[in-house]
Amino acid sequence: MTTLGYALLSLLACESLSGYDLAQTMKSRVSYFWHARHSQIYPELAKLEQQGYVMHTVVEQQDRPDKKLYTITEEGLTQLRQWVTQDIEVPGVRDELVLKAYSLWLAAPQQAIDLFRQHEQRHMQQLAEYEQLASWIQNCWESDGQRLDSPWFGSYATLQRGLGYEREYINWCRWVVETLQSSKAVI
Amino acid sequence: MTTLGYALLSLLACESLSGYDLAQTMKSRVSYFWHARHSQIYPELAKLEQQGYVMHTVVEQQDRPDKKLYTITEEGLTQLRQWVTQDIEVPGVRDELVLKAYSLWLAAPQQAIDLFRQHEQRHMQQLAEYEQLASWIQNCWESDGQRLDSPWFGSYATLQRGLGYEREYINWCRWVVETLQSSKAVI
DNA sequence: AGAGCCATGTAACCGGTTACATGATTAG
DNA sequence: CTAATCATGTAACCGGTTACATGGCTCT
Repeated sequence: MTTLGYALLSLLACESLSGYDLAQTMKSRVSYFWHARHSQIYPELAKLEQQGYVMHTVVEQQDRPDKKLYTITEEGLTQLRQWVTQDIEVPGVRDELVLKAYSLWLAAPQQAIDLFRQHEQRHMQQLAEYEQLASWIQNCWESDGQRLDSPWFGSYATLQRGLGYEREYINWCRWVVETLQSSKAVI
Repeated sequence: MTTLGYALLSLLACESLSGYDLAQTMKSRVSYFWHARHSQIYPELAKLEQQGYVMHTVVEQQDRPDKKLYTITEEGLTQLRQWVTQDIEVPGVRDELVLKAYSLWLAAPQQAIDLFRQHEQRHMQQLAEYEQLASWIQNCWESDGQRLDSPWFGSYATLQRGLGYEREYINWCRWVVETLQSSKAVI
C-alpha cells in the first residue's frame, strides 16, 4: 500500500466517489495536506480494487458520461483503521521560498520585498478560503454533537492545521519584509 | 537548472565545500527547508561544473581520503542572484500525519493521542535544536552589523521560518490531543 | 463555433530514495 | 577486531508530473 492509496481510502471512507470526483475533492477540499492528479488516481484505484479494498459500480448518466462509483469495502476500512494510528517518520520539508530566503543576502532588497509580499498575499488568500471552510465544517461537526467518531472531526482537525500553517507562513513573510525594510533605512 | 542545483549553489555561495560536506551541511543545518542524499549531490555537482557554475580543486589529506573542494564561480553567483527573487508557485504540501488526522474519526482515541504526543515530542526536540542554532546565528549576524548583505541574514531568515513552523506544528499536535481528551470525557 | 466541464485512461519523463560498491583511517 | 567516520561514486526503482489521447454535453 502506498500513501496515495490510504489518501483515497480516507476520502472513500466518508462517501463513495468516482475517480474524477476524488481528483476534484483533492484539488478543492484537502489540497492543503495531500494532492494527486487524475493520471495517478485512476491506476491507484484499479490497484485498490484488485487488492479488495474498494469496489465499483458503473453509474449511467444521460447528460454526462457514465462514471465508476467507487465504494470502500470492509477490508478497506480495516486496512485504513490500522494505518491511521501507525507511527511515521517526520517527513523532511522542501520549500523553495525558504531556500531562496537562505540566499536573500545576495538579492536586491526591493525585489526580495516584492517576492515576499506576493507570497504573503497568496497565503492570505489561502487562509481566507480555509477560514470559510472551517466555519462551515465546525457547524457540521457541532450539529453532529462534536463526536470523535464523526467524519467532520477529521476534516476539522486537518483544517486546524491548514489555518495554523497559513497564519504562520504569513507571519514569516511579513517578518522578512519588515526586516528588509527596516534594515534598508539603516543603509 | 534544478532546484537542487540552486540549493547547492546557495551553500557554496557562503563557503567552498566538498560533496561530502554539502551532504553533512544539509543534514545538520538546513535540513528544515531542503535536503538531499549524497547519491543525488555528486552527480549534480558534476552537472554544475559542466555548466561552469562551480569548479573544484583536489585537496590532498594525509589522515583522511582526498576530497574535491567545490567553489562557486562568477557565473554561478550570477545565476544564483537572478534565481533568488524569481517568482515561484506555492508548492502543494504533503504531510502524512495531517492525512492521518483526516481519518482520526476511525481511530481508537487513546492510540491517536499516543501518536500525536509522539509527534509533539519530536517537533519539540527539533524546535530546541533550532532555538540553539538561532541564538548562535543571531549573534553572528549582529556582530556582522545586521547587514542585509551578510550571509548570516539568510541563515537567520530561514531559521525564523523553521522556528515558526515547529512551534505551530507543536500547537496543532497539542490541540488534537486536547480535543481527543476533552471529548473523551464527554463520552 | 468554440471553450469548458465531465469522465477515464496511458506513456514518457524526472526528481528523489534505496541499495550497491569501494576503500582508507581512527576510535572503542 | 569491529564499528564509525571520511570520501566518492553508480544503478535500480518508485512516486509524481506532464503530456498524449478520446469523446460527449453544455454554456456563451
